[in-house]
Amino acid sequence: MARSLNARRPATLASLAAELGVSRTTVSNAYNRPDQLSPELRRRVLETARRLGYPGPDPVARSLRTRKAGAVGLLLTENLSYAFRDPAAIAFLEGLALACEDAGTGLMLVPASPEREDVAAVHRAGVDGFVVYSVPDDDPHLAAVLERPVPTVVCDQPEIGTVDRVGIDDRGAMGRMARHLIELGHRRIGVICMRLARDRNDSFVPVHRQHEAHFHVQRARLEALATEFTSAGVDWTGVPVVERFDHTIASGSTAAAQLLDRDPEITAIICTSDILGLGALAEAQRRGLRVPQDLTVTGFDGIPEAERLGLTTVRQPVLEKGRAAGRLLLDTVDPGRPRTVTLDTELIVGTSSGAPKPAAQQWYGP
Amino acid sequence: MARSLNARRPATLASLAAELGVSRTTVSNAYNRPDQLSPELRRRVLETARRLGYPGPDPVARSLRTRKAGAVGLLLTENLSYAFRDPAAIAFLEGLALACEDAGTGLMLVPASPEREDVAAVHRAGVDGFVVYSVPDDDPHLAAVLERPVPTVVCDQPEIGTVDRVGIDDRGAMGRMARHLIELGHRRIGVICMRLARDRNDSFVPVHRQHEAHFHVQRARLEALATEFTSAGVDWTGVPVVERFDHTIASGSTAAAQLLDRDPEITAIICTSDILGLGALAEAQRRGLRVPQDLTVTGFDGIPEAERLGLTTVRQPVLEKGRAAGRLLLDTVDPGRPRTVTLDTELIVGTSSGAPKPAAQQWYGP
DNA sequence: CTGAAAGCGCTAACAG
DNA sequence: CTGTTAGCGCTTTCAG
Repeated sequence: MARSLNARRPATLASLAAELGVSRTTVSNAYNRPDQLSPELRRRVLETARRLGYPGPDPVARSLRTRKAGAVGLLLTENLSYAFRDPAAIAFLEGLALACEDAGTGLMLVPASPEREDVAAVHRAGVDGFVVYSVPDDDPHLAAVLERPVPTVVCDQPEIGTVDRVGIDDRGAMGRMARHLIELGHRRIGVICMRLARDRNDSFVPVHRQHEAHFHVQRARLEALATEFTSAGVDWTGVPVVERFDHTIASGSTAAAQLLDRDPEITAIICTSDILGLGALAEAQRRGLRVPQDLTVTGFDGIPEAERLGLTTVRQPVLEKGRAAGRLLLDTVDPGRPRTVTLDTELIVGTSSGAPKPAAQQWYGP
Repeated sequence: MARSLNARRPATLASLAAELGVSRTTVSNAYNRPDQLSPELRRRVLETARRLGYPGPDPVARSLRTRKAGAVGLLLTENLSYAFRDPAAIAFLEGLALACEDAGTGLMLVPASPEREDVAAVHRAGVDGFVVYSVPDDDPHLAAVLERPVPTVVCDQPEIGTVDRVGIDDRGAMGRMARHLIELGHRRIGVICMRLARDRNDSFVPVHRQHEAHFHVQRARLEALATEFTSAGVDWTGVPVVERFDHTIASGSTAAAQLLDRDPEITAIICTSDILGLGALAEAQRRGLRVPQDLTVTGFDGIPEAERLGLTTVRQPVLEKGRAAGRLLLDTVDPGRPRTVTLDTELIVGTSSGAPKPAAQQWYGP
């Protein structure tokens, strides 16, 4: 029967127009420009739509026509399970989501795990722009994003001359941390850092790997430490640096263990993130080391739990980073020269850092 | 100049084909069906593409043609700022994101705050289906989703006969909690629940509002409490129930204060979420009430922080809910009758619940 | 292995 | 206020 044939294919704007005996424009206007037709006609259109089960203009067809997808893509290269367990990453996501919400724009998480080389998802994403959060400079997904003819903003890493960026002064911030520890008297230290490249190396990091790190943020932080401690007379090549691929508290613990096993004499463990710092703290406790009397531990990020535990750290405005990234992307008017937003950080001296036992400083002395 | 005109409009599949002197099909095949043309020709196509700056097939045009967007939409009605601060919501998101990642599908957060009545974002979303997480039964965004001709799965609430659903047995779970407290001897209790409707009512909840609650989950939990305590001889109409619109720890604290001010004699505060429970715990501490000696506090969800603090609660597999919702949506083959996944919960008796002071139970007596 | 034809469903000028 | 005209950029039978 005709009826069943009719009901078969869902109604389209054209079929609705035909049914009503008006043009497609009119139907389109009924949805998109209510002021362009009489209220009465509009009512009739909408009612007929309901009767025919027409769900309104197809979003994809509309996007094709208007060249606007109404969404931005987010590329996170961290494994999702780690990303959603890291308060800093979540706060970033929140900030970005807020910026999108303000603009009435969707936020699409693009499936791109570090393992999967499959870049197709980036090509398939119907978005008006991308935010890239902290990926290695040789990430294939990033390369795919950059090929797409849409605006992009990178948060933290890598630094790319041609696209907008938001980040912090990692070198400066870690430099201040280093000076804080140097002033306290620490000279024999160990470092725990996050993944430095796409290959897994859960072990000590030779100096050349530090310099060749594909994660600019980690590289900058390590270099800041190297610079400051070298100035303080420490031989950086002798400083043990341990790397962890997975960004978890457990990783921080095992890394701390590796460090303390190698050199039980270290007086401070500097971590490039709070998550790792939390792990180091746990390992110290497990070994019965008092913090900070026996061991100083520091982090980076300023996540609530770290601050609650008194971890000395660098607080960075993570939520603001997300929001700034979103704004930058959504404000893109003229593709002038790339903009950079650098947000401020703050050294938070908690209770996890203090003078090392043997080397009492003047102001701690008797 | 012709060249600049050429460079003006970005290359398309058609222009590439013209340049190469082959048909559009061939170019399309070079991207989508490599086995359909000679490797040599394919190489030539791809190289010319690079030279012309052709970024590959436009995803939106492709979606229109293939009728696949390669993404699912997520509708959260909680304000994003609250959603991203609630560990349970985050875990749900993680589970869903994992399911999407497994399927190589994008996950689009659709901007839909409870305040904004603007349903357009739902209409604009180019997605193959929707996951709806815990929204009121009269949510306009939900209505908009249901009008769209795509599969939908609802998590937790509301219960809709026509779409897939994943949830838990809220009534049963809260019933067990109630019996636990009744066995301990609690008869004079107070309750703190989440938002019951779209309007803000940060105050006591009359019984009729409990029954008319637009959030099925809250309604079920309250009804389970009412049933069990009534069976235990408690007059439910006399039990103070306080509602909070915002789902925050601070809300839990002020709600607990409201309860304790009204009736300082209550021996237990039952919260319908851990976040609220954490707030109640904080308020108890602020007042110098010992938990559980002076006051029993319970939660619901089983978020890590609650378990760490020993909050008696119902643990539900939140991440699994997200994953199940994603799977359900992505597995949709035949639109048979709606499926329901009900996940198990577990009563976790922590250190925040104990017998009330005056009414020593036999096994706690001398 | 390659090409021609036929739209997917919609919106945006621009006339009337 | 309404209709006509022209595609947006792509995939997909179906012949050759």
